[in-house]
Amino acid sequence: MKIIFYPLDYQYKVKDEQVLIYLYGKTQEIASQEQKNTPQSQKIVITFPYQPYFYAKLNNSIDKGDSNRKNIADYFQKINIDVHGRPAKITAWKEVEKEFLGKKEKFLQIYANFPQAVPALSQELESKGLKCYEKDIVFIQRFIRDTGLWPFSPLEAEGEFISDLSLRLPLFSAHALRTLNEEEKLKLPPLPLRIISLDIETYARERAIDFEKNPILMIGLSGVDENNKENDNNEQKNENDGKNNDEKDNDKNNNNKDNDKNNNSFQKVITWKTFPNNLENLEVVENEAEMIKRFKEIMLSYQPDIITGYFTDGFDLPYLKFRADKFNIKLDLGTDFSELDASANRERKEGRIAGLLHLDMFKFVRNIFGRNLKTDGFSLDEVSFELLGHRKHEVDISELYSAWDSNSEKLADYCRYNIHDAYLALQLCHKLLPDIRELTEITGLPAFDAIRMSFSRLVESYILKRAIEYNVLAPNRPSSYEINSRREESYEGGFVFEPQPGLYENIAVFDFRSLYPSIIVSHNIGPESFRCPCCKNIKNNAVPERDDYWFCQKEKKFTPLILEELIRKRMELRKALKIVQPKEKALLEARSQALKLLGNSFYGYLGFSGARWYGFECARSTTAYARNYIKATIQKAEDAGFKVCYSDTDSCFLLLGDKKLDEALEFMKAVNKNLPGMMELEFESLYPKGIFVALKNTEKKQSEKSNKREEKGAKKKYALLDTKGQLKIRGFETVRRNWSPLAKELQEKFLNLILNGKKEEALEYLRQTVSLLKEGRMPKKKMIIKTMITREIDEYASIGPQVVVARKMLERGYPVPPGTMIEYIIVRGSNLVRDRAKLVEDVKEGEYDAEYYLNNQLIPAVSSILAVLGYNEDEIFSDSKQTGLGSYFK
DNA sequence: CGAGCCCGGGG
DNA sequence: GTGTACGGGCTCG
Repeated sequence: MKIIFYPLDYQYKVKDEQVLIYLYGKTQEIASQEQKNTPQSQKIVITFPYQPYFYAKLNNSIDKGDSNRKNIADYFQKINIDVHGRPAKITAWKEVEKEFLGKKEKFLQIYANFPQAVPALSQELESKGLKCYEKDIVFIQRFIRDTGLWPFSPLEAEGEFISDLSLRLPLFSAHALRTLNEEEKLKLPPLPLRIISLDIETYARERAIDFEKNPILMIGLSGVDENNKENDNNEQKNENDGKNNDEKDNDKNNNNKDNDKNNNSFQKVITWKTFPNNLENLEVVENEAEMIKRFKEIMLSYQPDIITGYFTDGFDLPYLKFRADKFNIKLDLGTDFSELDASANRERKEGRIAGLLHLDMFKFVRNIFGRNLKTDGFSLDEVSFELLGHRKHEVDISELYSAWDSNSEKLADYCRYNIHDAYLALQLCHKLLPDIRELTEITGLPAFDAIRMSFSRLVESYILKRAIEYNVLAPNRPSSYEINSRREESYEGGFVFEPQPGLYENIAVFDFRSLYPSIIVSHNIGPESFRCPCCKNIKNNAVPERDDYWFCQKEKKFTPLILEELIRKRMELRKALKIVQPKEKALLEARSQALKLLGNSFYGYLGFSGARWYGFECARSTTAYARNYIKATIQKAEDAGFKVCYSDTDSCFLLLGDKKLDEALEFMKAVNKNLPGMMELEFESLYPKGIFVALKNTEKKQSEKSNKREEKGAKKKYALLDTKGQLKIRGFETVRRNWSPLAKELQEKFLNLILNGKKEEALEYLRQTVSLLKEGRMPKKKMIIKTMITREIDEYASIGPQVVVARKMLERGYPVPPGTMIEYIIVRGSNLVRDRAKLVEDVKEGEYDAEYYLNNQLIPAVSSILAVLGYNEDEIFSDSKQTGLGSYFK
């Protein structure tokens, strides 16, 4: 029997001495007559046997003569290592030729009887002097790359349905799998996915998030079935929305309510308290335990393909798991009846449900998509606003507990808020799914892994995937010792033109399109081409400022070559994008985006200390070329009579002065005439006004330091006036939880006033805050600093303020296990901060150290904003730093 | 100044 | 799961 199947999630299991890949996903259409009884587009499981393997270097002593081969055979057959009670054995091996760092060599490909046997076997072989490779490739990832069976991509499976009571879904045992070709794929209708989004609200007095003490109050769920045209219409509307608009929001909620009747799209909030309301989607149950049981029921009956949410990895799922455990409820949502695997205490916070693809949209945005966003923070509110044009509901979440305690009708607002959050996460998932799909296809990773990975690992996955096509063997991951020694080395980063502080007019901004990738490709920079013997004596081939570095000019090498292919593919896409139908456009746009992100990360990967294809000299050469190009460009601009006011790595800010924009564009054309390969200078935009502020000393040091290791350095601090006359402020860090409420409040209000153009009011507010602080009139509640204890108190090597306070708490008999939030206030005195840290209950009103709070809390909270506005923070605060109240504030 | 440690998101 | 993020900022030593 043959079926068409879309894999979504992957797993492997060892059953009866056989390694089976479990592909969880959907059948789409019936491929043959026989299985007419199987419903269309049904969730099923496919199993397929696959054998783990790794490589070993075939050294001379083994390669010589039959006797050695026999010795090796005897040795391999004899190996039997116990791994968690299972004997690890070599089941087969063969000789293969592979390219390793540019050279063809012979290796042994060695098969193991189960995946966890690989590290044990390779360790054994290495102890006998055989160097091993590809011994730590995640087995599922290996399977996907080898077979090309990417998630979301249809495959044809040959086999039969068999009965397996250990699974919640029908099981298809496959003996052959193949990907469909493009022609076959086109014949298939799009895969309809059913997605459910989850959001919980919890009891939290004073911002305390405490899994043990605080119950879950409500669970918001929002589901969508993509096989529903009404929803597609909604989506269209959504894209045209633009800014926040509550009416449209309500529209959509109503539509979804209507959808409820005809299909599987729905919105629901479950809670366990009765209060006055007119909510249609509310379901009230007896208590928290019943609520969790109901959640489980809904999950099992709705049968989603994907579960999503915002920070569900680190909050919602671990919280649910913890509370379920507390009530002895089994959250066995897994397709194989396994329990939800989620914990907030583990090193790696991930929520897994076997066979159900969990996409935490926060992880995807923070790790990957955030590069495309303007926002600094990655809160649901900020991200939804930028991507969907909708904000979270305006509700004071810190008052939820009191509304709960008083059975207030306000709880209805919190229910709406809850469901809206789930809805926003669902829409984010819906909107970003094409991007996720493209990313998984390019990198050959399961979607679960792809969205949770750093850029360097994504690049590495892409290289590993292409390595199969090019018969390239992957270098090993560096040891932690090697990583540390790599981190010791540093090199010069991009060139930064230090701006003259001041206000400028008519700034024409130009930048090199994908500067680093284009340099790598144009100069064939890669570990395989570095200092090739064949190009040693070629003239003018040395790297700028480095006459001992050169790269091969005769042959395109693996890493720069696959980067070039990535870029070319994208260029073709950009061309195609101009002529395709709007329907296809979104997908191609996502593909182009994914290609761009990966391409731009190649440089960072070469300099990444954990990289398999590490290329310190490559990364160093890339920035050296870049500095050379941008400096030459600045020189040319000045020769053409423009003044350059700023430049950073790949950009060049020209002051038009009395010249026309056309003249600047002419300059650009002249530059482009002399650039090699795929390098190109582009016109970015014209800004009528812009403010440049000198970096503070400490910041300058920091950014120089970080530039050495990063691809582009941190996001810049700047202020630009756009055509609508609005000031855009970027690059100041948001306040974190180990800051006092005082600092948080100040930053929030101050920023708000400034952004609304109320500069005088903002400064007045700042003045008043400082006065209150100095006079000791700030309530102590606002001075509390919170820090979490992450280990046993004795284990601290460095005694910070939170450790001192934790010790005091221990003395008083308070339990202080890891995870405890320590709350303290800094009081007056002349010693170290930690000696002045007091337990909140020991502090009298007005006892706090105003100077500490001014210098360490207030000033840092607003200084970057002041700086961007052209105020010198030293000027404003200097007197108050020394004498108390600054003259400015009198 | 280097090393050590915590933060993000979530309520 | 053929595993353990990461870069920035503060504080101590």
